[in-house]
Amino acid sequence: MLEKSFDPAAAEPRLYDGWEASGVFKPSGKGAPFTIVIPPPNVTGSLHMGHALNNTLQDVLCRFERMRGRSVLWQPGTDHAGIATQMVVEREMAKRQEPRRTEIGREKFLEKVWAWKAESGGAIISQLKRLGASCDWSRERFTMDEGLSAAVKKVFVELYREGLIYRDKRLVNWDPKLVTAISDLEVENAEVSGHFWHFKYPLEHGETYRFPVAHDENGEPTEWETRDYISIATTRPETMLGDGAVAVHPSDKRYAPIVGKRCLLPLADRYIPIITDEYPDPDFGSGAVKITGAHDFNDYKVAMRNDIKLYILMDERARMLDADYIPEKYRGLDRYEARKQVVEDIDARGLLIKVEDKKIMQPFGDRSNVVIEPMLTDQWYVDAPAMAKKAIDAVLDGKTKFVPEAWSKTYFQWMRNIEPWCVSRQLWWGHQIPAWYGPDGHCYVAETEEEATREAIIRYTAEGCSLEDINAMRLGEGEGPLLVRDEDVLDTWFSSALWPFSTLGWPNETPELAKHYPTDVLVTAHDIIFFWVARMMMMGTHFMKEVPFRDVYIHALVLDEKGQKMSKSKGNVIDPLTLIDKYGADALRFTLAAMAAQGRNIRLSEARVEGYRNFGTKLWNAARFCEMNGCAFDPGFEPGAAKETLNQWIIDEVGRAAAETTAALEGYRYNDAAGAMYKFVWNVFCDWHLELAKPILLGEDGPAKAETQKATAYVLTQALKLLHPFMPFVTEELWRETAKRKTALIVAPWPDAGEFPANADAAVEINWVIGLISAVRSARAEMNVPAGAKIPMIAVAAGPAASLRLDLHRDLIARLARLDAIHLAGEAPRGAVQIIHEGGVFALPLAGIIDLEAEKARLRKEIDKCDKEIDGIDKKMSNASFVERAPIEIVEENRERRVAFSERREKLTAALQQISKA
RNA sequence: GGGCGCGUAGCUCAGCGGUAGAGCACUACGUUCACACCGUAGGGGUCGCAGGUUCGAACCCUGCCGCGCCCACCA
Repeated sequence: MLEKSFDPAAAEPRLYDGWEASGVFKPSGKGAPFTIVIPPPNVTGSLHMGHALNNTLQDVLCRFERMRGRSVLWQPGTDHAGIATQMVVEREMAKRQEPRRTEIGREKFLEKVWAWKAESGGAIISQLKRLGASCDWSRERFTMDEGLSAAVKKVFVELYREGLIYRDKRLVNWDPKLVTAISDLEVENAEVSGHFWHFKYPLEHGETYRFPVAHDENGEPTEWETRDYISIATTRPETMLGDGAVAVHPSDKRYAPIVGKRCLLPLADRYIPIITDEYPDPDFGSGAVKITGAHDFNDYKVAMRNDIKLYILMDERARMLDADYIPEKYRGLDRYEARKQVVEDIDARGLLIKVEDKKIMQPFGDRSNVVIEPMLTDQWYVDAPAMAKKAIDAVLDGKTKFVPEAWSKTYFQWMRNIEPWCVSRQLWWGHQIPAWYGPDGHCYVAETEEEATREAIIRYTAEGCSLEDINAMRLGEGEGPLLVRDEDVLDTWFSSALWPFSTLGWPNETPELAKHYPTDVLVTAHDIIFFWVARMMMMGTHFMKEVPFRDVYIHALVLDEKGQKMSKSKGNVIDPLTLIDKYGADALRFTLAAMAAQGRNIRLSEARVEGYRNFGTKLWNAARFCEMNGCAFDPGFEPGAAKETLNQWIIDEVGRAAAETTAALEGYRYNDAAGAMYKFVWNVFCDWHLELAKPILLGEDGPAKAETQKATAYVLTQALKLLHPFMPFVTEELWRETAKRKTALIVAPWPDAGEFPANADAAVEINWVIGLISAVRSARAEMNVPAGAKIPMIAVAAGPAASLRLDLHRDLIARLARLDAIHLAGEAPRGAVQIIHEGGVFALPLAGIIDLEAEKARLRKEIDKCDKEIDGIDKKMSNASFVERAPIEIVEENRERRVAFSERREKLTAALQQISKA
């Protein structure tokens, strides 16, 4: 006996453990492989709504394909998340007042991180299990485990040898808080209120020029003033100490007299040239730009073009350097302290023209939230522009498809404008770059230190060094290593980029790699297209010579109630586990699947989760009803052999639902699939089939009852299968409880389209019955007939088809419309409510009970409705070009509707006349 | 400055060329033997605005208004 309701808290863990223990999460069978690699969550992570959505969608696909007989591998794992994890561990150390990481050193610190990972890392894995994720956990990987680290090294070395990775000194985004370089993608630009300071840079030798200060309508100068300075404007005054020039546009006549001359850089007391370059916009500010090549990306380019000297101003924490070109009083100051001081000093010298308030775009580190400083440093770069070519072509050629397709635009836009990817990070937690430096600074890139050393020895030997000479160069009195390893680690996304093949065993030629690469689909959110999708495409097409996935399904972002992006740093994450506790995993999953079609945002409403929890309960109760009424699943039941119209109809209906669900899932239309099943189970199976079946099931034993029991059980079984990808727990439990089965539902075969014989005649007949019942109910309610009252119905001048149907389904019509008798008659009795339904007029003799005026009003309202429809159709049909140009089916359809409505109208009018006589 | 997207029932959103939909909320009725996490019936929308294309537009095109997101070096 089924319990009164489903208890998710008790059943879910039990069912999940059962699945996992039985090995059904592992790929098996002879079917074609179906593969998804999970977007690896951070080890520091805990399940948020985004994960819940992302993994629900993947699990739906995996369960669907597994039931369809594919050999499914959902490859799970976690990401080491360099910066995030290092920050977490450092924060914990600080909380415990332990020595800082720089004090204990790299090795000890890394031990601590690994210990942290072993203890608290990967909590998200058990959370994914609570969601029901059917990953093959026996294959779980971590981006820093042995195999994946080997892949990283190999990739780095090969790309280096191909010239696609190189070391370069250039301006990079520097995070002064985390003390590391970061990539362009990790910089978030935000508008803040700032200031625009206007300074005078005096000309050398007290030189003067005439500067126009007023113009006529033709833009010709009309007034001049004599200036002995050039006016520049800046939002970052502290950087003036590193100016190497002042630039003006070559066409800017105002400054033509002083181009090529020099001006004094105040405070620094250096003279810098006034040059021309295309970069300055004459209409902006004063038209003259100070050029700080070492601390501004634009200025850097100008400096490179014009051979302007670069002055590095700050150290790795953005404090002013102890350099001879920086006046002593500024040295050691933080950049903001220096700014204040510079402004003060300029003002004191009478060189401050004005200060404007101004909104400025400032770059922030996405992790540290601190203003990024452009810094001139040595870093490692991936030649992304070169590697992007194949990745772009793969999408152009349709080898990888974005779903929805529109996202490929975003992909192309980014890929076609891609910049070199800075992959080195000045962190400790991560893959240390496999590069070593010799005593002379020469760089050797190899997978091992031995190999690098060998290369070095060969090189020094070739240069004429003897073994003794070489040994003498070794550290530690000639006993230690010859080379020193690069301290930096790689960007976390570097290892993530290899995920689709590194997890399958690459660089080894494993059977899994052969079978499961390329993967079928990547399921992810759009905010990760650049970070991850694009880079996997580059690495995959390069190393595997094949795309990493056929499809990329991009789903919406889950936002918080206010429409804000959820993030740990904002502290606005909603815990899906709370919802699972409250409503069960099935309810949450169904909600997310049903909302998957939404645009770019999903704002989760708890009411919706509650509604779908109710849906699960509805299903449960339907199964209980079946159980109570002897609807036992019979494996020998032949749906095609059903004789009862009701059974033929419901089999036809479940067939439609199956076809719709299957087609929707094949097209990643999760909401349509979920919606189709919701409607079928609730509005067709429960609302009508079970109700219509009651008279039979509660009636006398006989062939009709026996068949209905089996057919009902059969349809319920199909529904359980079709719902399983969305609601795995409750369906599996019902599957198990309602019959003895050889296999679990999770591996039961997906309903095949050919399984359900369509039956148009049965559909017409039952839909007629449903229509009649609905019409009677509606009339009763409108006439305020008490819900409990049973009344007779008289079929007036029913045609042969209607008479037959009435006769066949007398019991169930009577039951559902709450009638105590159904008679046939030539005409309606006086004062009766008359229902116009296809095939006849059905009268409810309520004389004396009903309000005649109300009935007249009801009929008039119906007539009005018909008139409106008829008018609309007539308007169309009288339009010659409609009849001429619209497709025949449409015209025909309108003709038919016109006939149906006018017939209905006639009967309604007759009914109105009849009642008016009374 | 470029690019993308969104404005449909009170709320959250589907639909995207031929009869306006769902969930929740709302109203009335209902202790009918699966289910009140329920049933029955019902109310509620000039589909942001204005043009255009079309026999026909919520749906396609153009412009405008209002939101949102992404990318970008205006010092």
